[in-house]
Amino acid sequence: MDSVWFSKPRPSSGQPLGLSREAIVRKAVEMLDADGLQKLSMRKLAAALGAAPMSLYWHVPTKDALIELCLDEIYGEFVLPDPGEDWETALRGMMHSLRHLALKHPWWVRGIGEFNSIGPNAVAMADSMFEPMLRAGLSMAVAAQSISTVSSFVTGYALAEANFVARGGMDSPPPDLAKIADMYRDEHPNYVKMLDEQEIWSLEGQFEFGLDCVIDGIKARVTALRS
Amino acid sequence: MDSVWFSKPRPSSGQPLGLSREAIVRKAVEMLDADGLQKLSMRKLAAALGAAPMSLYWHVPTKDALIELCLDEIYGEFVLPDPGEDWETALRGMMHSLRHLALKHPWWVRGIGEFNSIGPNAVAMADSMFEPMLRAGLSMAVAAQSISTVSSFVTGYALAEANFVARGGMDSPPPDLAKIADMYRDEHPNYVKMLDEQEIWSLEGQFEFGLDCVIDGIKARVTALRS
DNA sequence: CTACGGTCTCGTACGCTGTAAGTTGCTCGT
DNA sequence: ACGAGCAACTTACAGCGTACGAGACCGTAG
Repeated sequence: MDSVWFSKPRPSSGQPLGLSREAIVRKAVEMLDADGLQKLSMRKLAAALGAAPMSLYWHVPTKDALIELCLDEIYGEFVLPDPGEDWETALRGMMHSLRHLALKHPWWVRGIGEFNSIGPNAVAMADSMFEPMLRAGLSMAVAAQSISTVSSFVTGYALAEANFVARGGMDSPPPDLAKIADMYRDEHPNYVKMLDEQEIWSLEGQFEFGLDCVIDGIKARVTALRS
Repeated sequence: MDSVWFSKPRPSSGQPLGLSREAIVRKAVEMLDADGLQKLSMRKLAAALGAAPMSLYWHVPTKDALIELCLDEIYGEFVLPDPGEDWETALRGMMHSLRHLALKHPWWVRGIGEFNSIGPNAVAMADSMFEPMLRAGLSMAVAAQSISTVSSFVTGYALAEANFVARGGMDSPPPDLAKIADMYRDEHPNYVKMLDEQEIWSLEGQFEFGLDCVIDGIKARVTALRS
């Protein structure tokens, strides 16, 4: 992990420069959004940029590093909370922003499963989450636990959601719900009943329900611990 | 998705049978636990079983299908709640069981990110989650939302945790926290403060904190909706 | 003007992957 | 004895990440 973040490429001095780390990352994010994590290859990325495969390796040390860069790139879309907001609305807003990110870039949640995020934008996001909590007088530990709790929920929800909608980068067709239902109707009626009804729930509504639950639970603890 | 679950291999009749779907899945789970998802290859698995690579394909249609089978295999370790328990303790117990699974098989959370889980054990687990909630008189929709909320938290937490402890299958050394801290000390002091303190928190404690939050939030809504 | 060192791009090649296709031998029912 | 079907193997192919080294271009020093 002498990672990308420690040694940026020295500022260039003169050359034609048809390629650049920024351009590569931008195109990579675009292709990731379109086709998902599995389908991205250095060769295809290079082709999309009109370059030879190995040319990318001057600007980016490795494919994994490139994906870390892409992750940090999209963390740049995270909208920071307004400075004056109370911790609850700030937290709620940030979680909505995170979910927006997850929906726009379905590969995000799979990426964070495989790489640590310690790029500047990721760190700025993390830092900004602490600010409203600490300003409200919480201890570092309680703030961290609260943040860990809500963002765990959001990422977990994004992970589940990515398997039902927006199957980007997956080549298999969606599972045949009717067939599954028939298969398990006798043994697991609850599950089948859920399959039959699930189409009517709004995923948006489910997310709000969960987020409300989590934030309420945190609020109760937070007010108890502060008094 | 004419998936593995729809067409099992016909029961064999006679032959030597040094290989079998069960043996392959068992060994695959073992290797996944040891080395993680990325490091598993059909060739290495076959070698570990003393067979030729292509021999596996008689018992398993594809590598993705094999991983689905492995996922379902470990769902078999999920311990179902006692039939008489109230929904809250049942739910809490199941989430602990799920977390136990996540810690024992770090590749699990990455696997569910890429494959739907509709095998018999996965479905049995899902079904068993509904039972205590419905028995408590909740509507299907509320039960489903509640379950979705807690398990999102648990999987999200497992995803985050997998990046800090148990870096199975990752070849990069853990990031140098001191270096990162130095890098961001001026710009993001909250983040750095968190890095400095985080070693003293128990991950177990963080999980309990979050789980309590989520379940409390659900409890409030559930009792309100039932009255 | 030449020579050089740094910056960038590219061509070739290696070892790895999943798996399609075809071959072989085994055991069985007839 | 013989075909059928099951199970394992061999070969081969297309694609992957990327190590290595050869060039192309540049600003500058001699």
